[in-house]
Amino acid sequence: MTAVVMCEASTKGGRKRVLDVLLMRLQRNCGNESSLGTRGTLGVGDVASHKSTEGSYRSIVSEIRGLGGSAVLSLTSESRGLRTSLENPEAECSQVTFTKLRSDKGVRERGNGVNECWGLPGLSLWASVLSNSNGKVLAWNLQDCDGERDRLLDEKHAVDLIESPLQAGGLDDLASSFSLCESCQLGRMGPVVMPPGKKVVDPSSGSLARALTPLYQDTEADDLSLSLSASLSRAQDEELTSLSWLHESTDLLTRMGHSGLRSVSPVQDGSAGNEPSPSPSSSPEPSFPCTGPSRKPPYSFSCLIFMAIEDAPSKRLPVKDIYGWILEHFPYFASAPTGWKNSVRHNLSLNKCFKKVDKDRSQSIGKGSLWSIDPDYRHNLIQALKKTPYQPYSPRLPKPSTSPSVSPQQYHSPPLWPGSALFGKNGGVLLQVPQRVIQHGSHVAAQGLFPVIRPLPLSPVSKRTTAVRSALGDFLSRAKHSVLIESPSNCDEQQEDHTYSSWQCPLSSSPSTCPTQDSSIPRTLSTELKLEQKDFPLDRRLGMWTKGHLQTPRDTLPLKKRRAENILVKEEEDEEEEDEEMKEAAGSLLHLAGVVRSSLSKKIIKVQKELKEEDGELEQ
DNA sequence: GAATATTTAAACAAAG
DNA sequence: GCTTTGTTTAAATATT
Repeated sequence: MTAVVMCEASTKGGRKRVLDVLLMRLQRNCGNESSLGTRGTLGVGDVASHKSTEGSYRSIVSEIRGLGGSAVLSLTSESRGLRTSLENPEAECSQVTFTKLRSDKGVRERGNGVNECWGLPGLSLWASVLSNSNGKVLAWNLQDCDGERDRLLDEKHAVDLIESPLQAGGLDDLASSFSLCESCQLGRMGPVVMPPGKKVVDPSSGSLARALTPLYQDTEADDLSLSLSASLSRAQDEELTSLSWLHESTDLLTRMGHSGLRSVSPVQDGSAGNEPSPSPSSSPEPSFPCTGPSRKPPYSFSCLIFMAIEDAPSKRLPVKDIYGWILEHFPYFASAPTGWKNSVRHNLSLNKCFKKVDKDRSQSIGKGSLWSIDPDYRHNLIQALKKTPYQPYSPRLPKPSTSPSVSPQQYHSPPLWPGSALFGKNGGVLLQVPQRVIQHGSHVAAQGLFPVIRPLPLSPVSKRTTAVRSALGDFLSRAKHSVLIESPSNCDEQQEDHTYSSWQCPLSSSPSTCPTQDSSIPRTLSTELKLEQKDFPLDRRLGMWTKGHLQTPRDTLPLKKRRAENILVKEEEDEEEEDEEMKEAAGSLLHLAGVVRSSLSKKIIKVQKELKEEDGELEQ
């Protein structure tokens, strides 16, 4: 598979550097055998230069086509001629149909005035970087090219990047962000149809390559896809493209109500040896080679401790090793004031989620005790990890704008802390938690553990409605998927394989070879993060279970609190009832989807048959 | 604005 | 005596 990354920067040098870093990162992540089909990177300046040298937009388009069949053209107000060409199919660009991806707003407008972006249909990911002549990233943007899902049009982040030298974090953040998109896309990307002669990289060999929608599509499949898409309404199509989570959603539905967590720790199941990526401890490189050392991880100490302990084979660690784990995975703390260790200890002591384990006399761990996760609270920690990470107080960062046009959710730090193992290597897994697929519907499919990838706020949709939409949407996606790969049966098997591995590496035949699984993050944890579905009220988040809180008997609480808790209990009961209703509704929908699918499949087969007949006639 | 969550700092005691 | 670990309290800040 060849992935095409479109990357456009305001300056030629900056763009090249961005691409270099992306390439380097991809190759590092995917191994030497993989390749990145990074192609046409024509930005504003390039368009202008091409125009002057070649005298024709057609040559530009041809070149783009030759490079990889994809392109993003950014237009400024000075590019009217090109825009006219793009808008007019009969004009010079008629050999390639461009579509308007979006009109740019936000950071890009303040950069170089680019206000429109055009690209070939199918382009799924587009990154733009504005950098100044000194190589500093001024602003950046990463988005799906359907024009509706900005990922990181985030002013706060842009400001952060302004403060980061290009090679000291800014670019790495950008590169990491592709992992973010990977996670967003994993669930809705089908197998790739490549044209003959194009280099194919083993899907399992490249996390980024696997994540990015390829731009080479077999013509026939493409046509079929288009014909299918054309038969659906825009809204349906939206669902189609974003709702391939049904295999997860249904899985989730079946799992709803399961209180127990399944443990498939690589250590325990013996699959760790298959991990392609070296463990952080054995790697000469830090787990987060791209960590911006000056930026603080968005995790609370509780989460950090939790991850550290979960990462231990014995699921218990002395404080010293917890320090070590955090240091190893979050180099920020190496240069941070030592107070963080105090905070760690403070958390261990105060947070009821953690408990001391009696020291085994045979073990010589030095001073102190071993710390483990209290099984009773493990679920809560998982939930806490899945919830919006607490944004640490950081007086150095400017406060978010109060502009009403920007959702507070957009101001969160990058998910999984760019450069973190969770983000950089395992982000595609952890971020994939389809927790709110059911709850909020398709648009939240991209939403996972961390909030930055949450789409823009949506109008509230009931759980039941969204469950229905989710189920139906995925059915449609599967239908399209089936067409694209022309092997519906296999597709079904894949989609209906609700195992962990199928979630983790939808395109990988072997979960053990999935490069996105970071060996430093316990598979147990990442799995359970996905399996855990029941959404807990915010007040049941991690902090609620600090020892002080829980040690307070309910009947000794003030009347107000007791009432609040009673309400909480009632709400939980209501939620359980609603869950049951959701299951029923989803079940009905699945049945309906099956019926519709059957009908659609027949139609598809018919279309295919007609096409073959036409081909036969043409040959004759 | 209140309640809550989290961080940070500090003091202190105990253990190694 | 020093360092590390563990507990506790309090204040500050962010989030809900």
